[in-house]
Amino acid sequence: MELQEAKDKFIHTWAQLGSSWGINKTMAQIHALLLVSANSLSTDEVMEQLKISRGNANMNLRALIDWGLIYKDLRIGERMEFFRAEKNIDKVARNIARERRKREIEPVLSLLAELNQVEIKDSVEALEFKKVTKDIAEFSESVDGFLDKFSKTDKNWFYGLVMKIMK
Amino acid sequence: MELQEAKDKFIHTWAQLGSSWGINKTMAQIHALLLVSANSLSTDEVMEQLKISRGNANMNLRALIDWGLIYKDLRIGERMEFFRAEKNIDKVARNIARERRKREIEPVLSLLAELNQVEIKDSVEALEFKKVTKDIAEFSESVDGFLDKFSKTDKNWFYGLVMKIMK
DNA sequence: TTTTTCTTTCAGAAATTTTTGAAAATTAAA
DNA sequence: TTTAATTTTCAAAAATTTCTGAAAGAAAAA
Repeated sequence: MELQEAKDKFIHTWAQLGSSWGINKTMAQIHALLLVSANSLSTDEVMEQLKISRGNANMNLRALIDWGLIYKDLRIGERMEFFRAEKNIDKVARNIARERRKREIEPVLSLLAELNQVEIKDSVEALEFKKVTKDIAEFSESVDGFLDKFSKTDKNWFYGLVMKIMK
Repeated sequence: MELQEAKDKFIHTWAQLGSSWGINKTMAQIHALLLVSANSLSTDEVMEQLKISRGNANMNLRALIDWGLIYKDLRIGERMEFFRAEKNIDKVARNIARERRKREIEPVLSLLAELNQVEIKDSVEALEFKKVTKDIAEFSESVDGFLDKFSKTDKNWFYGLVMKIMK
């Protein structure tokens, strides 16, 4: 297989994975492209390789920077910006965990906290409601703690944990 | 706050959470509605409470059954079908983990396995490609093992783990 | 049987998300 | 300055996803 073919397959699969994770296709494609590039790429190179417009490339490159998945790589003497991916996969995973925790779990936790404070007059339905929301709150807090720890700690902790669990 | 208002807030938030998880809004809304209902509901009740069409309700109820998040609840003497949610939150989480592992991680692992078998003639780019795909494969296998264990084991294991990590 | 009740399907409509491309803004060089 | 190179923005277009509703299909009752 040619290197280009292998890269294309990788980009394609990564994009599919991204889609099922609320990350849009182009964003995942750019990420994949930069992950498997030995050197940093300019906006124009990204546009050309993925056949996408300038606006699209720019928007998703910025989003990737926000997520901490790529960096601007300024070359001295060059005016144009170049981008390189974070290649440390553990760090990539931690950054994604951090962003998703912030965007997804925190809003749920704050709603559940609010709902738990509320006075609702008792009834079978009200009791059921309270029980379910309490269970979800407890569970979410566990996950939140786990992700918090995961997103802040370094590589060895997760691997050690996984090994311990899987043996 | 009225119970109905609290329920509506919960349904709304759950739907938002679902959206960022590749689960569509209606599916998440129906799930939330059934989670906070003390008794099982018919398709017509779901349609009425969420103001959605029959087709939509039917489709998403079936999807929820596929995910193992709700069950058909046949009432003797009743012709119509009723649906109730799995209320054990740990089980809900395990079922979601199982489905997502199957749908998302497995395809990535099999692609990575395929790419690793491939002969690519050496070059800086080829070495970079091999390194990144190898790292991702290793990481994905860890996550896969973790989710596999998580989705098969019972409540106490995860809580014990979380407690150990967070202390 | 035939009729009635309920469930499923699916083509088209509606809603949402993503992408384009050209214009505006920014930044650096001349 | 002025000019040229590069990045950002955003309204409109395109693509994708979701939803509707009516018709067809199934299953039970009459």
